Amino acid sequence: MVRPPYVDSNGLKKGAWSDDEDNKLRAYVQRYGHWNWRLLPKYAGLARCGKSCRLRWVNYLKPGVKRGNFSKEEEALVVKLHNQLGNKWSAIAANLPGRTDNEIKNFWHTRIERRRNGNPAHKKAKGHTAADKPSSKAQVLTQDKPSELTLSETLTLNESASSDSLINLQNSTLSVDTNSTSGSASESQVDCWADTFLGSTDYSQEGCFQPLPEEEFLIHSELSTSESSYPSALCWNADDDLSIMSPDFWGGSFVSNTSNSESETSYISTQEMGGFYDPFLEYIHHQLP
DNA sequence: AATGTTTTCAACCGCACAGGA
DNA sequence: ATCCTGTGCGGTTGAAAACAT
Repeated sequence: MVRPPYVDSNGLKKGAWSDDEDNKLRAYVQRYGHWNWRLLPKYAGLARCGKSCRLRWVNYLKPGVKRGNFSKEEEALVVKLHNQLGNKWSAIAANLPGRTDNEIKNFWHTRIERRRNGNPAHKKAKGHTAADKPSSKAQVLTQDKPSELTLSETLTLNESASSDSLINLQNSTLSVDTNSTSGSASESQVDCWADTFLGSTDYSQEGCFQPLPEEEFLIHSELSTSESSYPSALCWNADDDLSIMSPDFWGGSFVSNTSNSESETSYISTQEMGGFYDPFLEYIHHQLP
């Protein structure tokens, strides 16, 4: 997935690095350090520009650089930090040991943002097209359902944690119903919502998904805890994709209902939540008996 | 199996900034 | 104050890999 090597008009090699080049750069930097990136390639015997050497070292050869899939914790941290810092990849990377800004940037663009745009890979298989992208007024940060982490692992509400269990969120309280599809009274109520918004979306917006009636949006604003970094809202759409929404993404599409919250109730079925590992859920889990 | 499409990610590019002359 | 150089950052590219048809 790399440009093939070539030599530009200045005689500098570009494109993919060979093992020999990697070895030369690694050996030189480990022995002498990178005292001057511009001059380094000359002394290291590389026909590369200094920038290319630096990039290769920082993103690939530097000891401790972590490669491969992001863990759940890392992904949650990236989302959290991006909410706080925006596209400050280097600042975000500083909080993820072993991860480079470039890798985080790639991760964001290929996984997180793509989901936010409502166009994860699997949607193609479900018949979605580019036209399904949410409009800028209703951007959602959509999480797929990672198969390797189940709801029961996340919440451990009970051993079965059946896919039909319900988590009800009602006005300013959180109630968890572990009685499967019965819809009976909740077993516990956690007053963890500082302010609850129940979604009312203009689905005529291009790319908006019309939720099923029983899958109306659940939205809450900030948790009442001091952790302002929690995602500001959770919702899902008719395509079974759970989403995080931050106020930045609301864009006026959602209508606050806090002043008239007497009857509206939203819930997330645990079937939809399977594998969702957001810190928000961690918080819920923390609050449960 | 062949072909087309999408996703991934290493690498490049241009710009901004800091520090020194 | 201005210019120059080196470095770092963020956006973008493009070919390979993965996936779908």
